[in-house]
Amino acid sequence: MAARRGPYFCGIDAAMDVVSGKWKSLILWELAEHGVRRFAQLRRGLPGVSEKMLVQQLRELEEDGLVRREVFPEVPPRVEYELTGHGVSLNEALAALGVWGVERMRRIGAEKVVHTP
Amino acid sequence: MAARRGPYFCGIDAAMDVVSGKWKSLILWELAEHGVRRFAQLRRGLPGVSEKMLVQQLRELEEDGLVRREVFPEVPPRVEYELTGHGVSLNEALAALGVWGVERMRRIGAEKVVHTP
DNA sequence: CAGTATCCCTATGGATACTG
DNA sequence: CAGTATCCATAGGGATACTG
Repeated sequence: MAARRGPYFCGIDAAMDVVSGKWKSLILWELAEHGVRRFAQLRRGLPGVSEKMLVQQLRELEEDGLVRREVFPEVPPRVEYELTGHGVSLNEALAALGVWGVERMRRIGAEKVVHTP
Repeated sequence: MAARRGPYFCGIDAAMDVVSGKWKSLILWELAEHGVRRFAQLRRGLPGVSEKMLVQQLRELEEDGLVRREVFPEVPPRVEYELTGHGVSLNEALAALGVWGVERMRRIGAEKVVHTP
């Protein structure tokens, strides 16, 4: 489900609401890194995601105004995704969390997901 | 369930893993604000949380090394919770997200949860 | 290529009652 | 006070097959 419209306890609550979902922060990250991405590119960038989940989370991000979706009426079909301004600023707000997470990975000796091309 | 030990895609992934759970970020916030809190105080600070959920999420935070739990062998029983160093630094990393969330609340006109004492 | 449409399982979370 | 113990509903997520 897309994020609710409140009520929220605080800003963290409101922010977590739109990023909660197994793949959302990773999609934001992917889009922030590459700019524009097509469906299949995102799929390859997120090893393990199913088509259903990818579509679903993209639609919710779109509904929450973080991602813009553009359909090109061609054959074969082409759809491009990119961050909106709000998506970009959310990603920037997530940066500190990313740094903390890297430190945690080091601390507990976590592995990184192997990117199988 | 407490956080896994990897593998993770990136730092965001690793960080989100320990904060995902409806009440976790709010518990961290509450503890950061007040320092030491007892069970019943946390319960009052999080309107709507059930005892089961509060216990569960506190235990998971403890297991992940973000919260320290101290039991005082008294009658009536007293248990105090406080952030560990890692909990404090995670909270600091969440600050930027909180700012973004407040801005989002303003944007969509979300209400704040009414704190019923 | 970029999705739908199903089916199905589990984790998450909520309500309530009870206890040392 | 600070929890357990149950029971239950739902949403999140996964696998697979099909389509314009």
